[in-house]
Amino acid sequence: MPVQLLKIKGESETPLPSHLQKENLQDLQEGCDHTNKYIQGIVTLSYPLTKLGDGTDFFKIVLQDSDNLSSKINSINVLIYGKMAEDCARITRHGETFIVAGFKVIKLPTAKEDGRHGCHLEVSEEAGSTIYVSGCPTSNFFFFSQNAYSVAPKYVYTPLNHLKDGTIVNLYGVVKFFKPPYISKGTDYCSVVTLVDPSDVKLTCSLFSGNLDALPKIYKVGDIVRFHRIKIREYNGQMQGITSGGFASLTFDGTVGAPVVPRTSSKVYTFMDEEQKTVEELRIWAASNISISGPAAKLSGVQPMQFFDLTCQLVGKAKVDGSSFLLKVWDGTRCPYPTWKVPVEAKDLEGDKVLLHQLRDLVVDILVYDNHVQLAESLKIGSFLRIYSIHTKQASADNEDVSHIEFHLHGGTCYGRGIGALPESNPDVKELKAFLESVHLADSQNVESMCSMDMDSTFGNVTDLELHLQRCQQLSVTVLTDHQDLSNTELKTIINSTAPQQYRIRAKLRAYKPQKLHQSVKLHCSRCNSLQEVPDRDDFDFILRGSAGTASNPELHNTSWYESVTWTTQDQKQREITIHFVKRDEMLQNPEDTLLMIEGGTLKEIWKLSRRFKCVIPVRSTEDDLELLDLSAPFLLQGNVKYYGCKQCSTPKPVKNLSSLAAEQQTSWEPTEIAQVLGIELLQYVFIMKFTLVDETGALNAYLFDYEKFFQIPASEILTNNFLQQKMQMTMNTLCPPGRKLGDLPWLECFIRSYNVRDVMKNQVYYQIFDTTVAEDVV
DNA sequence: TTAGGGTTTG
Repeated sequence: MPVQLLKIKGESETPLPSHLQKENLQDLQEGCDHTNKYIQGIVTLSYPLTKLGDGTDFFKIVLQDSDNLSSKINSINVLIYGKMAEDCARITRHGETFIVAGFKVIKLPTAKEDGRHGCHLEVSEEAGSTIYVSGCPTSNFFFFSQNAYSVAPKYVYTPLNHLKDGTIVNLYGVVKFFKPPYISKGTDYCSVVTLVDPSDVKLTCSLFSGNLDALPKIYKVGDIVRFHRIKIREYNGQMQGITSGGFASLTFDGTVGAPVVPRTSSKVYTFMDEEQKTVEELRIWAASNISISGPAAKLSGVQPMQFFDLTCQLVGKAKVDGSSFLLKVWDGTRCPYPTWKVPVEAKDLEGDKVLLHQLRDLVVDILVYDNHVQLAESLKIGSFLRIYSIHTKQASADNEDVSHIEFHLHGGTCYGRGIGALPESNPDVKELKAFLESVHLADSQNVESMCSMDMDSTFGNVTDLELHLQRCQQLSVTVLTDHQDLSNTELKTIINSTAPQQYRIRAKLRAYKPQKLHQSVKLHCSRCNSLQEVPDRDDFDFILRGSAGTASNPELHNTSWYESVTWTTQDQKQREITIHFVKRDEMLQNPEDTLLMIEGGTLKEIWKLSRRFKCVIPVRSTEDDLELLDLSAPFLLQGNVKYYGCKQCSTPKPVKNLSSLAAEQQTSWEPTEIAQVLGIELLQYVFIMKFTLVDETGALNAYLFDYEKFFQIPASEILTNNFLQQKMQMTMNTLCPPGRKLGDLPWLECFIRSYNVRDVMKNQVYYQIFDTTVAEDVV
């Protein structure tokens, strides 16, 4: 039961607060102050509990003033909304006495002729109303209210593993993921919040409100929320929460030991010792069960190719174009790399120009896109922000010798991308403010030196970076994996020699291409030695859409080596999807060991399946067998990796050839084996880069052709693994630190081989790096 | 209604 009513025993004394005075119906008028008044009457009529258009519960009763039965106007309609409606409907009996306080008086458009008042009363928890109910006047009062001075209702909180479709519940949860409120495509702000609790069940809630303030004030993963009256629905086989009428929330800092102060926009809410205890217990549970180490960073600690959350102060903003907007922010620390400045018209720049100039070395430009623009425009200069999932990108302009770092807040909201304004009471803001003030204290002439000094003592990053670079200048950042007995050859000698030959060199990496590291990943066919770009997901999507028109052939369902399941999607498109689960040794396996073939799936569905199952092979039906799709699509997906076949060298064989592998007891579904039985020449992921190497005698370009050995990162995983991308970027920053002079670059020891490439016109010598790897303490 | 976390890269 969501509300447990308390029964107060009393004689003639009532539990009514002493400041409340009875109001006669005759004296009741719209527009008067009724804060300290109550209306008392007997329930003579009640209507069934209903829901309003917006889902709010609604309950209507008629109260008759029993003390003034003879007067002309002796009854009034009471309209009860939300949770209170539900509670009243459950306990109301005709003949009971109701006392209503904290009501709103609304005048009716037309006069009543049935003895009822020309106004009605509106009450709800949100309005701070209280209703006292008793079987007979002045004794045995039940009451429930949201006012602090009366005994509050006892809410029941449902654990996340006990949620049922179609119910409205109260719950507590620890925030596992959230999207800060953003402007939805409809009419409201939206915030998506995923909660967990000690039942280890996850609940994702879609919260909407036209009022930004009414959404939970979540600032961090690990915050604790209390939701009242959240509606539970089933969606895609999982429970989801969605705001219903009367939704209210409290948010608490999730840090163990921090003050338990709720963040809320509700003016009235219940919060007592028991609630405090719940929050403290959840904090302790979360401390060992939730990873709250979010990707936060100071500007002094940013790395290229990173996504991170930044707590900062807004010092300037400017319109850029229709789809992007510039925010100029600082956090008092200095980014160790050159940062970009987004060109904007002076007239479009809002903010204190003098301050912006003073802080020019500390302020960074963040370009926000698309859906974030509107919110960004509304931000006030001087406000404190947390910007979630900022992307640091390394780039170089045509007129720059060294690369710089760009900060982007890309469009969309995945990964919780967004902007949240933090109140000054936020502990992180307090800390930031104190730090910014200490920076401000410096003479504006000396801002730069002051900040460098602060950073050296306050933040380890810059000092660590310097030490790291010093180490790199002495030792080689790469090591040889073979031929250690060979002695070094100067680049000039190599350039003047004929190919083919092999050399050991000691050189510096002056430049490399591509700068966008993900562009270095290609697919290589070892049979025809061709290289090709990795198809993008649009190519795959296009092929899937093309094959969706081919209906699954029922005659190919349920064979001796696979079991088939077909269903139709519930959406408007009514797509048919067929999955063939391959059996092994005639038995179905656990999902993590299972190879499945899918017909009619979308990109997203296939991607999800590949997370859950060992292997996914997209297929389509022909008259007598299943066949692979076009080889521009991956023929096999395993975990994060998409495997492609060489169009030139593959001769696809019937899919039923897979049954031979399925019959083996020890099948581990190796991509090479699958490719082989399907007649596919497997393409391998490889890094291809051009290194410009220099020493005191000359410079040459050498190619790096690396599956895994040089970076110690498999090329097959880099495109789908952000962590590895960061790792690779950091490695490149060590080998070739951005913004440094040649003399300050570290040494690389490498093996290179020279080889001839002849075409009709001429012979050219190329160089390739081999038997070299990045030093262990660099990666 | 909106979004429905989960392939982030202008």
